[in-house]
Amino acid sequence: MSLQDHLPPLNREFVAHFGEMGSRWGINRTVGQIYALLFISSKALNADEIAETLEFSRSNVSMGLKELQAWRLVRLRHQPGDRREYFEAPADVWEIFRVLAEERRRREVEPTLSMLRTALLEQPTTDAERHAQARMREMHDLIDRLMTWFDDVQKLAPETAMQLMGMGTKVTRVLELKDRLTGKSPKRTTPPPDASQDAAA
Amino acid sequence: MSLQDHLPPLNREFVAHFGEMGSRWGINRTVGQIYALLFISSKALNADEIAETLEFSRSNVSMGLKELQAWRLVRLRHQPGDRREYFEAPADVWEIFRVLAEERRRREVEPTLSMLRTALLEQPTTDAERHAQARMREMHDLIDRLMTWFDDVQKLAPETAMQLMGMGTKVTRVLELKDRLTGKSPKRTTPPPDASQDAAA
DNA sequence: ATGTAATTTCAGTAATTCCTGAAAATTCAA
DNA sequence: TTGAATTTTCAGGAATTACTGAAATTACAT
Repeated sequence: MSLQDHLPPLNREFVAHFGEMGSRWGINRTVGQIYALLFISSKALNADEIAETLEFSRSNVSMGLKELQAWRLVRLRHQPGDRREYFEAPADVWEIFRVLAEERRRREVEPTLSMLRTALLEQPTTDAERHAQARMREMHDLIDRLMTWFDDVQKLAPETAMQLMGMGTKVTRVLELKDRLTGKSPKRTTPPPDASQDAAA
Repeated sequence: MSLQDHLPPLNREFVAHFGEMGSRWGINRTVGQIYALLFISSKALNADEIAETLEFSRSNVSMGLKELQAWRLVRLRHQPGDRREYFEAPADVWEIFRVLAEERRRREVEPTLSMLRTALLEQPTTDAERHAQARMREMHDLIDRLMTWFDDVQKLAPETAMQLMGMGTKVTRVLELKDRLTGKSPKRTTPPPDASQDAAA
C-alpha cells in the first residue's frame, strides 16, 4: 500500500509540497507531510493510518506528531469505542496562522530579545562595545515594537483583523493628514494607493 | 588570534547568539555569526578580517558572504586604494526587516501560493479531493490576504509604518463603530485596550 | 603580457539531522 | 492481575548539511 494508492492526485500533490518545503520552514519532510495530510483530511486520523498513507515508520509518525503537538498545530481527539489516538488540524486558518506566529515568536524572537535586553544593561568599556550596544538597541527597539503591535492584532477577533488588513493602507491617510497639519512631509516611497482600494470603507 | 582576542565580551556574546539561533532561522551557524559581526561592526570588514575574527576558514567565509548577499542582508563596498572587497550590513533596521520579510516571502510563501493556485484550477473528482480543495482555498485566501496587506505596508515610508504600528489597535475602534451601526457584534477575544494607548493620536 | 593578490570552486571529510526497527513503557479491557 | 493493543523511546545506520584545504579562477597593478 502506498501514498499513491490512498490519496487522490490533488491531495498527494499538496502533501508532497509540504514535505519539500519543510526544510525551508524549519521542520523536516516527515513533519511537513503529516501536517499537510491532517490539514486536508476531512476526518481525524490515527497514527497507523498516517504511517500507512505516507509510508513512514510508525515510530517516525509518533515523533512527528509529538513535534506538531509541541507547535500546537495538531490536536488530539478520541473516537468513542476506540482506544487509539486520533489527530486533526484545527479548522480555522486564521487560528492556525495565529498559533504559528505565536510559536515562531516564542522560539525565534524571544530568545534574541532577551539576549539583547541583557546586553543593553551592560556598561560598555570600549568604543567597539559602545557602537555594538547602540546597534543592539536599534535592533531591540524595532523587534519590541513589532511584537507589541503584533500582540495588539492578536487580541482582535479574526474578522476584525481581516477587516483591518482589508483596509490596506487607507488607514494611513489619517496619518498623512495629521502629518500635514503638524508640518511634517508625508514621505512615501511609492505613489499613493489608487481609488480601487476604497471599496472597503 | 581568536574571536576572544579581537572582540570585546558584549560583541562576542551577540555574535555567538546569532550563531546558535542560526539553525532556527534557517541559516547556519557560520552565516549567522558573519551577519552578526557585520551588523555590530562600526566599519565594513573584508573577508580575511571576518575569517580571522571568527576563526572560520577563508572559503567558508566566502560562501557565507555569498549567501548573505543572496539574502540581500549585506552589501559590498570598496575602499579607495584597496582592492579587497569590504562588506557591511545596512544601517537602517527597518530596511533590514523589510528585506528579510521580502526574502522569506519569496522563498517560503510564494512557492506554496503558486502550488495552491495550480491545485485550485483542477477539477476535483472524488469527495476527498473536493474537501482538500476547499481547505486549500481557505489557506490560499488567507495567505493571499496577508501578502496583499503586507505589500501595502511595505510601500509605506518607514516612519509611517512605525506610526501605524504605534497606533496599536486604536484603528479598530472605527471598525467597531461601523459594525455596531451595521448590526454586527464587535466580538473581541479580550477586553478593549486601555486608555494609555491613546497618546499616539 | 606577467605576476601577485584576492576570491571562488569543489572534492573530500566532519558534523548534524533524520529515520528505522526493536525493545520498553503505557493503557485499558476482562 | 494479566495480557493484548497502542504508543514511546532510543541506539544505530542512512541521509543530509556544513566545513576545510587545495586548486582554479579572477582582478588588477606593473
